[in-house]
Amino acid sequence: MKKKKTFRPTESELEILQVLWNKAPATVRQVHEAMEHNRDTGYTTTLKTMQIMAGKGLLARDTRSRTHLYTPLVSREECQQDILGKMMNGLFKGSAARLVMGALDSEKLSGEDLQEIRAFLEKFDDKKP
Amino acid sequence: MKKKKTFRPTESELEILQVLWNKAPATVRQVHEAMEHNRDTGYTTTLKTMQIMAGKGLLARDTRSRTHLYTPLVSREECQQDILGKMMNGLFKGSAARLVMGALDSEKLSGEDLQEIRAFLEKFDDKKP
DNA sequence: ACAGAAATACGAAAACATTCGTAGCAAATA
DNA sequence: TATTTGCTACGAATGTTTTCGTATTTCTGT
Repeated sequence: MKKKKTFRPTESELEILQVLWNKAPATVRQVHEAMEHNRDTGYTTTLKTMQIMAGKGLLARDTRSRTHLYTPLVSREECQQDILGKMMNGLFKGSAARLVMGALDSEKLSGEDLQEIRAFLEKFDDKKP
Repeated sequence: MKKKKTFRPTESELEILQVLWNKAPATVRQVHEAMEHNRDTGYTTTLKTMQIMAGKGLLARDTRSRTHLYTPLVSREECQQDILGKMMNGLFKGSAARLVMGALDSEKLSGEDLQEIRAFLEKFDDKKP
């Protein structure tokens, strides 16, 4: 049986993944500069964190040139599912409806968003008419 | 101007809140017993955590009788909004649709759930026709 | 070639979060 | 009353995450 690995990036690991999901591969400096506006930590902090992530298997690292290049090994989707699942079992205790409505409530939705969601709901309708 | 407090219960604090949201006020023992099935920690651990939470302003505590009674000071909704907001700005980068669909995907939805969500969507339609 | 800038490696401090042991009371009970 | 039971208080060990300082190496420009 296959061991299901559970990806649980920590808070700051997640911030780094955000950057890398947007544009990978990237150097430590690129990642660090992309985050500098929001957070206030030194370069070596980012470096160390990314090294740790590589150790954990969260990032791949290309060390061929002196300036290493990092690429995420986990997809945004994997993490989303993982964290969502946790929330469903915890905060939202299985009530997807409540989570969904909370999400709807907390953000201004574009017409596109609504369209997508509605289309998605229809697929559910088809399955259980 | 009012300082917007951000509620960020930790993992185990959240478990305790789950219990208290269900039925408050409650004693440490009640909370502990409600959680015993899932977790495997001692009574004093629960006690200590709840004391810390009271210190942080997450719980109110009635010490009139020897056996203290605890009540949550943050609502489930507040926490949900807080965490959801964080996810929107982070993991889901403003795409509520993706978050919602992820949630829908990860759970089997009852017909009721679907009804609720659809009704909710209609309210949004009314607002932005 | 040399000084300075820029990169990695690494250990360890600092900050949290979690857990439990033990002490000290108060209440119930034998 | 003496014992046991159940509660709070509190300090301290453990574990994890975050942060940074310092050493070392490589590259760059003069």
